[in-house]
Amino acid sequence: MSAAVPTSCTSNPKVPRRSRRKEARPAELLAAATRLFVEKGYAATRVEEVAALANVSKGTLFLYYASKEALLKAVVRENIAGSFAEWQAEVDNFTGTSAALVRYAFQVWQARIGDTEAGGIYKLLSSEFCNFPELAQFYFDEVIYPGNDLVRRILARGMARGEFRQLDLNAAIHLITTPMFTYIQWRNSIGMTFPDSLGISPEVYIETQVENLLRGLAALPPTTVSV
Amino acid sequence: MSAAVPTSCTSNPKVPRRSRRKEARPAELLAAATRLFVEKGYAATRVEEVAALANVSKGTLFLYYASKEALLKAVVRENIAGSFAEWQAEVDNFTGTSAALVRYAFQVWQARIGDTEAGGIYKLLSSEFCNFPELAQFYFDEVIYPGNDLVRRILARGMARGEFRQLDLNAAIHLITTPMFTYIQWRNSIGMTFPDSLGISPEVYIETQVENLLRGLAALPPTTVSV
Amino acid sequence: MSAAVPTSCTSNPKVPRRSRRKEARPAELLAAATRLFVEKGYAATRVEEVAALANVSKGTLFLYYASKEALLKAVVRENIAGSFAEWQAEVDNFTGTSAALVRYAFQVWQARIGDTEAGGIYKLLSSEFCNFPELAQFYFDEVIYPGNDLVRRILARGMARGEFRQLDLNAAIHLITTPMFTYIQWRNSIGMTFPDSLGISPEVYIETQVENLLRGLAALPPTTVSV
Amino acid sequence: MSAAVPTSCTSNPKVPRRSRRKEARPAELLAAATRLFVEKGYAATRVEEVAALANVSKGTLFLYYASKEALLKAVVRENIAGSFAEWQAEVDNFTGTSAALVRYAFQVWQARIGDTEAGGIYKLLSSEFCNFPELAQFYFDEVIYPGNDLVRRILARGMARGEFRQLDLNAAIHLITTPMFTYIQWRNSIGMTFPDSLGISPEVYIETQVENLLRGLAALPPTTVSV
DNA sequence: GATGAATGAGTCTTCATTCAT
DNA sequence: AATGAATGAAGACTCATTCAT
Repeated sequence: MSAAVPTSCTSNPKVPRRSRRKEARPAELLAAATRLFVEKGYAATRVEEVAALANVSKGTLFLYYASKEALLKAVVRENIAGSFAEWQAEVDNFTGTSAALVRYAFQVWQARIGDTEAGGIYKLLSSEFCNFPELAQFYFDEVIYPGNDLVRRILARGMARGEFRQLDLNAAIHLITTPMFTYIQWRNSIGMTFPDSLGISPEVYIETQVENLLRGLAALPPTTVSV
Repeated sequence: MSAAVPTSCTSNPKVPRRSRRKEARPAELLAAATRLFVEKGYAATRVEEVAALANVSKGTLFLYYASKEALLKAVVRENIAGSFAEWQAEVDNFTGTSAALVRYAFQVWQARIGDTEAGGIYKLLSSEFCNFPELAQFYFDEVIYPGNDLVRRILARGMARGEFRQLDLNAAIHLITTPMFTYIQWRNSIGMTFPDSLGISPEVYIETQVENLLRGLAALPPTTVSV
Repeated sequence: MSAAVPTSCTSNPKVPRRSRRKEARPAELLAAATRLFVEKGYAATRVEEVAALANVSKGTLFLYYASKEALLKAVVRENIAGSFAEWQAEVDNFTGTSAALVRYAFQVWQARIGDTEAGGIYKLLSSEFCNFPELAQFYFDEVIYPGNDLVRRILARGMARGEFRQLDLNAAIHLITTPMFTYIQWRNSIGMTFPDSLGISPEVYIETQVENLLRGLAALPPTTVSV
Repeated sequence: MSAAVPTSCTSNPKVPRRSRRKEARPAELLAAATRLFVEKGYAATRVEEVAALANVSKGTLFLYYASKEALLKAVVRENIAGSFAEWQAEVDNFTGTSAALVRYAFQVWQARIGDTEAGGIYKLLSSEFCNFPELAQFYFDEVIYPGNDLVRRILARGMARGEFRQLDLNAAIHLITTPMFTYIQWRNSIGMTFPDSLGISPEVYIETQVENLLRGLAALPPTTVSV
């Protein structure tokens, strides 16, 4: 699921032709569509390209998805991975420090979202929010707001335990999500064209962000920092 | 600074038609194109829409820009606001604390980039890096890399003066730029459709980010924070 | 040989629509294009007209030819009928008088070129040499120069056998080709609009030209004609 | 009036800007239009090019000619040089041999038509007969048919004087006109792009054609040529 | 079900023509 | 009269979608 990041824009299909069970068709089409929509954008992707990448004919695509827009919606729906409930349980049951919880959250997020097609969806949608407002609404309801709740819970835990300084939660959630969004954005756009443009490895990027984040979040020691 | 920007996606032209102002045309067209390209994306924007928003006919647009792609390039070139040289002088001549310099840098950035069309360009290009690699290269050379140099200079100053902890500059620049990128992204996509989706005001968002950033950057006091 | 050619300029399609014959398409399109390009000229012919005459939609045309210009090139390439090699053999093996050979050459030329689409191509190109110089070069290399060589061979034979008077071959080839070019030109332009404008039948035209040509070419009898 | 034949297709205007009396405008526009229409064809010539070559603005052209088609008609009308009446007198008063008369006719024709814009008109129209049938009719009535009458008169004289063999005049006129048409055609199309494609000089071409023509026309000497 | 040839509405672009200056 | 900016109808070309096989 964590597809290797292609360095080129034009995707090269190398799957052997005509060797699939038909049940796999929709999934293959979805994978192809996700990749191309994220890479090139919705409007710039031709359905024929999607079909070709999925090793089926153009007509077959329309057998499974009524229209290009329906395909986009399926792509988004497919990748929301409604796992927020279980993640919430993980947060509630976590026994380590809140700093460790934040680090763990970034790890899980990177594995399940950041380095995943699911991350690409965010990048894709952020270009299309204006063109597909209902889809935007759906995405917010299913992904962004539940995600924010999770983050809020983590921060509240840290503040309740005296590990994090007192913060307005509505503002503080963005401290966690901001590096995530920028990472996704970089990974699915600039990073594809200029893999070295970050100057450092993705791991170091995340580590640096989390480190500074936690330093900033830390409850103040007796001797304060002059800001 | 340019044509007034309505908040909706579909723009309503109300300026009187048929006013001959050859000099004004390119700027008007550029403003219209910038707005629509940023809002809807390059491919989803029809040249006729751009012309209509600029209160001219389709043909007139082609009088000033040879093609839709040429218009895109002009939009990008127009908005790179090559002011990095003077900004660098400001940084070099700054006399306050490095924390104050960072705060000042965010203020200037927000006024000149983050809250202007120039910010939209980044959002636009981040969707199109793959489709226009030469343009991406140009943007990196003219904007991203010079911007990074500026940030590097700020951080180096703070470290040299003992105000910031010792950091790898290549990694640390992203501590500054990450909130900027996310802000731009939000402001030019989700923020247009769901202005309240941030939960807080843009000012509070920036303030919160900068506050935590500076706390994280601060040279450690005698008593260290346990991380 | 191809689609029936009506005599009017605006063509009336009556073949049943929507018959799937992938193999037949290119030939049908080519026939339609040849006819319209010759009749109306390249620029004055709309691709939609070509498609309509071939009983397909506009889009179908582009399925087989990448652009209008590609269609023109295909039209030219299609009709060069590279039969010069076999014609040369015929000339070399001819056993009759050289006058008979000339008469025979005109017959063959009229049947294979003069009265066919191939002739129209010359008329078409003669209007477009300036607009498509590469195509002109191609046509010269493939048609005009090989054709001239053939004519040169015929004349050389007549002179070698003492049947024709001594002539500069470079000049004399035009004695043969001049009536051919004028015939083609007439047949594909004025002759379409004013079929009676010649005043005589095409057969008589050719016959008269050949008759006078041969009289002029004939080796002088003892008693010379005063000129 | 006998403009030098340009070797390139894109005409290079070198007339000093803005230095004309306004009475000359129509003539300059006509000259420019003639040249471009002949070179590139009617449809492929843009009115702006014509205006530029005539050193006036696009708008000015429409001050003198109501439309592009009106310009074409003016070009044709302008160049018919209704001198057939005086030419007819010349023929009737000619005192030399009929062969000399034919030679003289070719000379005059070449100077007044063949090497002149007037010749280009024929080439132009031969591409447009189908698109402008009324113009074709006009041209036939004013040029072709009167020209044919003149030729007929020359041939009749030769036959009446026993210099030319007995011929059907309707067929025989084409013996004279055929080299003329081919010459014009070559000069205004292929000859512009490939000036050397004739292999010989235009003078030699004409001389060769006339020489052979006259040999063919000659009344048979006692000893006949076996054909 | 799968195909891919065919379609035609939609988009970019051109250019003859208009008209305010 | 002359200009050239502006127009918009028309033409080349694309591509989502259909449908006969």
